[in-house]
Amino acid sequence: MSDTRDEAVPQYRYDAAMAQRIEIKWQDKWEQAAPFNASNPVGPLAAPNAPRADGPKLFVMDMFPYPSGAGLHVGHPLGYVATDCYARYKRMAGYNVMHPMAYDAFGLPTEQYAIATGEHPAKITEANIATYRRQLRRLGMGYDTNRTFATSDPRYFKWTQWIFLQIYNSWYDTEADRARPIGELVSLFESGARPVPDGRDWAALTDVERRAVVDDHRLVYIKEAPVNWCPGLGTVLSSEEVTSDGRSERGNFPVFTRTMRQWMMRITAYADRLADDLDLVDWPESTKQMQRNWIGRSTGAHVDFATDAGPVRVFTTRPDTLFGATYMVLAPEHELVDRLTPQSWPADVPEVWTGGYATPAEAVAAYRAEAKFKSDVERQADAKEKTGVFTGAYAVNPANGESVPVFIADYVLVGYGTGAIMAVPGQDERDWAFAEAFSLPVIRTVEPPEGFDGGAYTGDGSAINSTAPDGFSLNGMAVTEAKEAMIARLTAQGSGEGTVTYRLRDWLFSRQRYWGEPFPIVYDEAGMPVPLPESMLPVELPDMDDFSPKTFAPDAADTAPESPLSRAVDWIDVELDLGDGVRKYRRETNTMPNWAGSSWYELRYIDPQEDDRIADPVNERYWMAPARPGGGGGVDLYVGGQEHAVLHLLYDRFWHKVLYDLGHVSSVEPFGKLFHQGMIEAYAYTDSRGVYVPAEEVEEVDGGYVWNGEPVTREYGKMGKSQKNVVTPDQMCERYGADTFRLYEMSMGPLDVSRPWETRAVVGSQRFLQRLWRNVVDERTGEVTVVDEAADEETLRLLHRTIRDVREDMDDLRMNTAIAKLIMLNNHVVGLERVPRAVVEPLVLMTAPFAPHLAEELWQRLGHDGMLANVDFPEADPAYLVVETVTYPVQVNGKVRDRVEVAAEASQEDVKAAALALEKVANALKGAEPRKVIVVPGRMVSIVV
RNA sequence: GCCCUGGUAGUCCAACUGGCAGUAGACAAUGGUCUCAAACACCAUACAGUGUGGGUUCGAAUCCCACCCAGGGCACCA
Repeated sequence: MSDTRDEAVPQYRYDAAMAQRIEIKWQDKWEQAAPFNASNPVGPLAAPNAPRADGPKLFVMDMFPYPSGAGLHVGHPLGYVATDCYARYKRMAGYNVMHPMAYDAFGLPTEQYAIATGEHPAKITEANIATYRRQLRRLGMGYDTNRTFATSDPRYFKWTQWIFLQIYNSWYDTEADRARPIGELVSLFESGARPVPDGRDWAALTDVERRAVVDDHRLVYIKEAPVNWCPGLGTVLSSEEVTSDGRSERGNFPVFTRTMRQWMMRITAYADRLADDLDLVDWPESTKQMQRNWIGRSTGAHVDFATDAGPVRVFTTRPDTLFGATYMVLAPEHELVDRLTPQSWPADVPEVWTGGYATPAEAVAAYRAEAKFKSDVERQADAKEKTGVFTGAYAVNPANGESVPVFIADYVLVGYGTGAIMAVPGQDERDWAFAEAFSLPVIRTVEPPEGFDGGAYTGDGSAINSTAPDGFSLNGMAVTEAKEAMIARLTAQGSGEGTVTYRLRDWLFSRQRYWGEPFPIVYDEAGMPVPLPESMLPVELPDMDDFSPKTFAPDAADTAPESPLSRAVDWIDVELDLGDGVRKYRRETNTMPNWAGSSWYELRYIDPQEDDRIADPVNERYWMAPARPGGGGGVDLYVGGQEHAVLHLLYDRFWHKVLYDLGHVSSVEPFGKLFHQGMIEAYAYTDSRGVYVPAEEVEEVDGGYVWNGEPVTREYGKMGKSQKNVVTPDQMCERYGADTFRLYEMSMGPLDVSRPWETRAVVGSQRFLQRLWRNVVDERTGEVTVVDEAADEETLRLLHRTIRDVREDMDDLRMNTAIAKLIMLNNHVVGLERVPRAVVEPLVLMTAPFAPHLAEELWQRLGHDGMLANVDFPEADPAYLVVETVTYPVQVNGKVRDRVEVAAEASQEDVKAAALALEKVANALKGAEPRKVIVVPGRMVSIVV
């Protein structure tokens, strides 16, 4: 059987085996010659004689991978293939393209895998990276060989720690609206130019007190605050790492709110700039929207309500409704609750208010206990039923001097605004529901439209019932106007002011895990943090046998984290000379979150061999310069999944802005243009028991699906081992070759669209490459069949139109349409009796970004030396693009009746005359006089009767 | 509930600022060539009026309004 096959398949056919041979050959050559390395303006990576060194710069980047143990499936490299095609195209088109790849090696995924297998994370990381490198090489990726690293390399994380110190050693000057070195703050305190927050005299403070004041201003600080505690992972998490249903983004474990001392980064200082500067970047609108939502800026007012325990400040977006505030609500955890709560209930308090408790203190304690043990999910499930309890205290509404009761209720969140609200049941649905449950009065201050019979009215309308005893009145004003008037009055009275609040919280930055960057921080004998000097970086992890975090039952809310590093006793206690002699210190045992290493890696690509700074400023300015005037600068194209829309992209922007303020980088934004590739998903099949069966072996019969003769049910979703539907790039390379695989992924559809994987469709891309091969090489003899005679006019026109269109499509990342046009040109060439070199050579060059190995091979067989990486991409000759005649479709009353060919430069009148002269048009008109004739130049003629 | 995206042949997708819906492309289907036969390869053929309803226009897949469906984000955020 194998004999007949060998005879039947021509020896020089471009099949999988041939593709293998060609691909390995060129991958070896590329590795040796490194033709994809970009030239820096200065430093060790400067290569002024490189072919593209003088071209315009282009920085193309992918979201780098976590090297997981499972390796890649066909969905993972979609974005990588796209940027490789784009980078190869742009390099050929004359750009100095930097397209590097690195590995995000620290963090939970690697560590979880290490714990599961018992192997050291460093070892696992190394092995996994080797697997990824091999797989990516096999796909023909043309990465810059000089610019690769793992975030867990000491040579890399030295700079992660350095950046931490930069942030630690700065404070946010709200006047100047930028970060400044902490030393400048100290000078301001010393000179008295800036008062100490609690009014004391700087000179009178002890050293420890001074340090405490300064530490409170740093952009990284330690704070006792409510945090997200995830017992299942054994660590605390940032708010971005917790899903809306109160679980960890990684591992899906429950998360509980507990008050703990943790490191925080003051990202909230940058809330406005992070929101506003989104206008400077070329990003998908949906991603910008997600970031804006996450930052959650809302404008309104702070209003102070006087109480016996001092003023209670609330935040409201509706200061215009203040006259309708009939009660107040504080979050159960609000710090003033204890001081407000009196010894006993006031007279005549209804039973629903007290919850039946004998004293306010008891009622408050009971309610707090109840609220504390409610998970976020329960809290949300109960959202419709308002619960709460009266504190026994009253406050004064500053608008009209009325006394209003103060409640605590869990529908007010301690973390948002001031943790206290003025309740206006007439204009707020939540307040309405609470007022109903507790029989509280309602005063409408906005007139609802006629016929309105609902509860709270939240729309626009004229203010009513809004007159103060002193005659001040909002009555008759529209909402916007009333807001302004009320803010002006509050400001004048000193009982409030206009303000802005944010949903964004400070970034919880410490993790109780092993596999992360150690903090470059030690504690002195006073127990206060001391930053290590740059000369002591990097701080490396101690080698440990047991690196697992202490984890707990996922629902063990009342537990506390314990860092693995706290067990490394020899490592923790150190004697150092930090400038005042050798002293004893204790190391910080928390590590940084896995987002740390990925929050600045774009900068390291610029100058990865620079050991004295993150990058030479000359190189940094070169690569991060804006692609267009007025832009925020940064990477010219960044491709990655939308799942990082908030997390990584927000953190990276934050660090970048701090580095910008401190003068370490020149661009305002890290990523000028962002693109999200779609997801490749796949069908999976389950049998009657609901057990997955191998997707590969399922057959389609009469519209149904069958496996081993049994009917199975089809579902659609992610590729995964457990769904038994994983297809790997390695399998595709074996069955078709890397070029076919790349081409297929790029031709499936637009890059940003998610689509199902269909292995049987891959053959279409292989057929195209086979036809291209046959246009150059004789399948039976292996001889090159291309001729040196001139191409005919029609072929040349098609060629140059294709060149023009392919360039346009590639510039816009529309690989799928570019490939379709290449197929069209190739099919045309198939139809020619002899294949002219002048046509097939540009075709090979245009195919090179997608099928680089095949293109190199054909290029060589066509008699060229050297590699394609820096060969000029074809340019369209305008002479072949001019159109001499135009065929106009002619519509009569919207229906196409005929076509007429007219010279391209014909006047509208001539076109009109030609159209009206057509016989079919005359028939359609049936002698009627056209009412109107519309000629759209170059497009069509429309006749209306 | 609010905010984004997106709905075009059996499937994945084309159609530039409204202008001939497919000589954009691919898969699958059907017929054929090659073969003793099959696979590979090659050639050819069909197949939708653009989620639904309305509107603007000489003309709508494209613009506007309402609704339906799918995917994503946020959600007691004051």
